[in-house]
Amino acid sequence: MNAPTSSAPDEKRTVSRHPGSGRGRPRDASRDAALREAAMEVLAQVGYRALTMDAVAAQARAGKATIYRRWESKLDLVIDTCNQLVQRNIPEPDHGSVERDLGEFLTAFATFLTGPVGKAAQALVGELPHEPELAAAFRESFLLPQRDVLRRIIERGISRGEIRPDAPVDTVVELAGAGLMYRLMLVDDPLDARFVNRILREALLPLLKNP
Amino acid sequence: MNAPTSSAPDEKRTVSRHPGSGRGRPRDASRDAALREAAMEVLAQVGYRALTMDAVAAQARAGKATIYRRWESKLDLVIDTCNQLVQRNIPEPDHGSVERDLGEFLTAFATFLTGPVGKAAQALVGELPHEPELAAAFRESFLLPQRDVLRRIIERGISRGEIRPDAPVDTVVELAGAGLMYRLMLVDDPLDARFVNRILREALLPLLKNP
Amino acid sequence: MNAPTSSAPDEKRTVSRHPGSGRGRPRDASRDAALREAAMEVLAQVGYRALTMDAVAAQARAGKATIYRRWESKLDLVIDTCNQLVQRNIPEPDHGSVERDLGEFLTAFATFLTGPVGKAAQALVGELPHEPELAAAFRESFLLPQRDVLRRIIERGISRGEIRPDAPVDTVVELAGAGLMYRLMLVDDPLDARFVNRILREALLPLLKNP
Amino acid sequence: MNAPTSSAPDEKRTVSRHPGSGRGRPRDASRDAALREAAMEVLAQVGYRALTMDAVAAQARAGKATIYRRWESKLDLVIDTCNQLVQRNIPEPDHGSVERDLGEFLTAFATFLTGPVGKAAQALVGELPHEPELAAAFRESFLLPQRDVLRRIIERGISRGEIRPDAPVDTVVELAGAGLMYRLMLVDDPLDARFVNRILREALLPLLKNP
DNA sequence: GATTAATCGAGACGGTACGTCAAGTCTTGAT
DNA sequence: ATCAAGACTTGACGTACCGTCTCGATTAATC
Repeated sequence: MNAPTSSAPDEKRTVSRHPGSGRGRPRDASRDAALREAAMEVLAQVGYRALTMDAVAAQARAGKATIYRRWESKLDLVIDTCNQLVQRNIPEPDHGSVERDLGEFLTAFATFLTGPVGKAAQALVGELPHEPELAAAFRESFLLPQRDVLRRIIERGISRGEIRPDAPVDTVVELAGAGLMYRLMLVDDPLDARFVNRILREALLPLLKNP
Repeated sequence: MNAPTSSAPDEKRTVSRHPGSGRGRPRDASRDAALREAAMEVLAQVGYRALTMDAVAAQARAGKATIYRRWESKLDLVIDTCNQLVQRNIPEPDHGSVERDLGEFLTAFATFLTGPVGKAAQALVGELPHEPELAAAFRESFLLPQRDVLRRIIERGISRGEIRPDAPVDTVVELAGAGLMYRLMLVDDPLDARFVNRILREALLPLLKNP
Repeated sequence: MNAPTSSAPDEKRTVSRHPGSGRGRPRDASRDAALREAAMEVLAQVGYRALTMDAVAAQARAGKATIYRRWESKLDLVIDTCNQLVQRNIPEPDHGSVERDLGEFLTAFATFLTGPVGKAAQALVGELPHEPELAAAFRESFLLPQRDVLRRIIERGISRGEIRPDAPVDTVVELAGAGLMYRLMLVDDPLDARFVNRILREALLPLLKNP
Repeated sequence: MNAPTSSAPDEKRTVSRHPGSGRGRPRDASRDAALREAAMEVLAQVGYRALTMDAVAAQARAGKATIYRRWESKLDLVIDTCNQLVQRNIPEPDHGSVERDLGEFLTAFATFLTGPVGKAAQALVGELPHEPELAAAFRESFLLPQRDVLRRIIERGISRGEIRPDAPVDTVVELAGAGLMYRLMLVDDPLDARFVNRILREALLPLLKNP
């Protein structure tokens, strides 16, 4: 994902410089990382609801203005922090076998979700209906990339003749994602390789291969 | 749900009386309903984040103390309100056909989720990791009943010989629930009968019936 | 003073019975004293501002309704409690000597003021401008009786020829009362016999006797 | 009054800065005046009892935190507000005549007491026994300055030979103050020039001049 | 002796203010 | 123009108290 993914206006994005001209003291780029790290720290410790800007600022030994100069709100900070982490954490295996590709990808993604990003994602779910821009960013940087990888893996299998052409690709892709998120957020059973292998063997592959 | 499912200590539960004895003015049971109704109203209007105790109290023309006498927190109020609504809102069809039973149940449940209870459920997801009692109540009164209905429908199909005995029941049940929740909370595609019919036709039934 | 001195309507006065007829359980007269005593206790301990009806009720092991059945408000309770105490606590000496009468009376009254009634009186001062009925009761039962005793002592002196007829009676009476209250409420020097004797010797008697 | 006279700890005093260092945004000194003015406004309108912090904050268009940052309590706010007003509102006439000086001073002070400061002072009387620091501040900034002016006026009269050297100065000073406060707070007769002139003519001057 | 009605302690009720805390903005001196 | 620090307004929090009302139980006078 590399399009604008956050709810913040462009002039607040981290990479861009302050407006006007190049005069004045430039932004200390190292503060960005420190602040994101502090936000992640606090988010993982107390959750989204209890995360306060003062706590993040204190954790990073920064002033609140330094945060608000970069992000418009608590939500924006959290979104951007998560996006940054999702970036390039999604591998796309291509070994010429749908079974192997799916297994490898889903296992890697499940492991990734077990970490702080998964916690953060869960923290944001409740906000989605009331924060359209957050919802857009969440879907664009969190759901779509994973969905697209799955779809491409399957489509490569079809073009190789490994998968029958009329397989219910959309449904399989959706249920794969749904199964992971359900485990991650709602059920307290573990989201581990065993689980991934089970749904792969008992659901995804049969749906793709059986007539 | 039939065990104590909420995060509130017993002496705060609506039904139970205050500890000492039967002395003093008893709680006005009609306020319980009024407060839950008000909470649901406000929850549907502004969402969980923006729901304030003041707003609920005002909506119900009650004092805040009257709320806090019954529920320990905003969370506790919302949980209990939802539990009350989930009760007996889950039908269990039994027409002698797995296809018809599943379709009927999933459609009814999807419709139910589209209402305020679904919104409330989504609002609570982010709290689950930090509120163990909420998580327990959520699973016991929200996830388990639905899961159990699905399982019983399928098992009746097996005992009738309609479904092969070695069908992956757990996986199907889990993916059915996961699919619904995924649509409800994460994706912005509608959770409607079309969707239910699609996953039924393209995933659930094939997994149950095909060898 | 024995006229209605409080702000409460007659049917709430302690002595009167409940309306209608004589049927039903009569008021327990012993609760009156218990409640007044409890009020005095709490008033002396925490002052008027911090006195709560719940505290008085708890102190007397009574219900709040039992208080409100007798007095209309916190203010009314406190007023009546004080009035009850002031009643007949003001002696009026008459030994045929203004000096001796004044000394005896002022010393006795100063001692009386040093007790709980004085504390209560001080607690009420701040309310006087905003509570006309309290102010009336306060003056009628607290200030006037004392003032009248002083005036009668002096007038007996005049009629005996002990005091010159054109003595500034009003001014002396007022300054005597003012001196006592000033010491009691505003200054932290003690309101004792030494003080009484000093103002008597250095101010009151000279003003009455010197030409 | 020039020493620390209020019940507030030093770090809350308006003038002093926050402890750590000179960093951070300094207190907006203009808010002090606005808040004191608002407090005086509300105090004059509804009295001390009914004065609420919310009302003061609303009147000054300030947040409650801004008040509590400066004063620890309602009491503390009112005390400080009054102290500020008492400052330099006590003139000290010196015309070479005790009669003229006393008359001028007492009339001016009586007029001053008739205003909001007098109301506030009365409001505080009931708190004095339970708030030692308030009592100290009250006496130091309210009673002592006035007492000292009176004493100096009389002592100048003695040194001029206008007043006999063995006049009961303490008693006269105390009764002058007592008379004013008694009228102000307890009696409902007016504290006006007529009254001042009467006690001057009938009590204070005779006590000072007559042998 | 049974009935009746107002009492009693207890405590829930609708309100209002409390004093605290957080969000997001603004202002300082210094870099 | 940036930085850390922290004061600022706004608004919700959860608690305490007021004065009223409601409960079951008690208690005397009336029937």
